Amino acid sequence: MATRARERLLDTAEELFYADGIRAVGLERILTTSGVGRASFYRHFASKDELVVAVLRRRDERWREWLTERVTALGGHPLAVFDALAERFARADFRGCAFINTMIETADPESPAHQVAAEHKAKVTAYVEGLLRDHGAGDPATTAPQFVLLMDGATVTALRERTTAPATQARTLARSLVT
Amino acid sequence: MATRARERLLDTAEELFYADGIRAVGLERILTTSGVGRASFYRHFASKDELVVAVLRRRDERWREWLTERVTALGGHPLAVFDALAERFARADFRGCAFINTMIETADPESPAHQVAAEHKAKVTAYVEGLLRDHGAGDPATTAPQFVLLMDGATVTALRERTTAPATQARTLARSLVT
DNA sequence: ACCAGACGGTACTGATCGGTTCCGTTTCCG
DNA sequence: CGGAAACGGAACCGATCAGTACCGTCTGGT
Repeated sequence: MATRARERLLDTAEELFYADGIRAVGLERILTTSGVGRASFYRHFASKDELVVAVLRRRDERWREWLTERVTALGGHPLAVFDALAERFARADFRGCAFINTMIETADPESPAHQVAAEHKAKVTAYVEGLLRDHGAGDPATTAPQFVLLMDGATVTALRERTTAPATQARTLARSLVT
Repeated sequence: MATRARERLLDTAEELFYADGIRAVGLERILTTSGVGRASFYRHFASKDELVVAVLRRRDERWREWLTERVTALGGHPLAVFDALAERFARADFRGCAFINTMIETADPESPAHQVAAEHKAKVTAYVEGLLRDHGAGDPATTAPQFVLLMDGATVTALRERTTAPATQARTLARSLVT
């Protein structure tokens, strides 16, 4: 059986944290929803904070895998990141960027959760920079952060408006950066 | 003495909510920090949620007053909103946009706090649209939301990086919209 | 000088928080 | 088939949550 309880905890926690926020979701709810016993939880994680970090680390990897996959499937052009975002915005359970949300919710920049979120953004920026470099864009090191700024702006706006329009708007703005 | 306790509660709550998040700040801390008695609090506000809404409403008005004042002082050009943001980002207590933070923290779109935050963004967008119209920009109704997307993107990025650079980056991107 | 209203402090409620402990069951593997 | 590890359930801990009730005090207006 390996550690099926652990997987269930990660799945349930990721879903609940993303939907309602980390602080808003108590252990009780995670346990009843996942069907994992309280003792079993503490056999896998030393604390709720450790669960949070584990959830974020896994989501970071999966999210970037997803982005790479979608961008590649859409042709590999840097601007395709905005088309990928549009797909994300359209999902019924879309609730913004889990890492932006985490950084805002856990105000303390020293907290492990906050740092995992910060690392996620750095890795996404590095990926975009690679896309720009492959595309032969001028000064990818300068352009990549601007792309990420547009991605984050679109994400926050989409969360507020609940439409995919911000992805198109951001893409339009990004076009001027990549000829 | 009018209602000095109420003012103190609003001041203290606004500061604590902005610094640590609404959910992270308990009534106890608001009361001890402000020096207001527990009973007095409930003489002014029916609940913590009501305090939250009152804080957000007041902050919305003051924030937009501040923005108009700064933009006017900086010449009244639409792009001046990004110079104003840069000033904001530089402050030691900068912790992003209180309204974005609120929408993310209180996930429920039906909640009063969430709606006050949404209204704030609508009012800011309307203000920017007015700036664009006064400046003779083409299609202000389309451009204003893009400006706000850039403002929000810059704000989120500045929160993450703790520099004023995102304001400049966003301003550069906005330049292409307003000739 | 008086009175009424606004006030701060304290003790309390029930609910929920994260975390610990024990106990009986289920499941996998040799 | 048997033992060991993983498991679910439940009772319990102290701390904290939002909210209520009662107290004595301070203050401003007449």
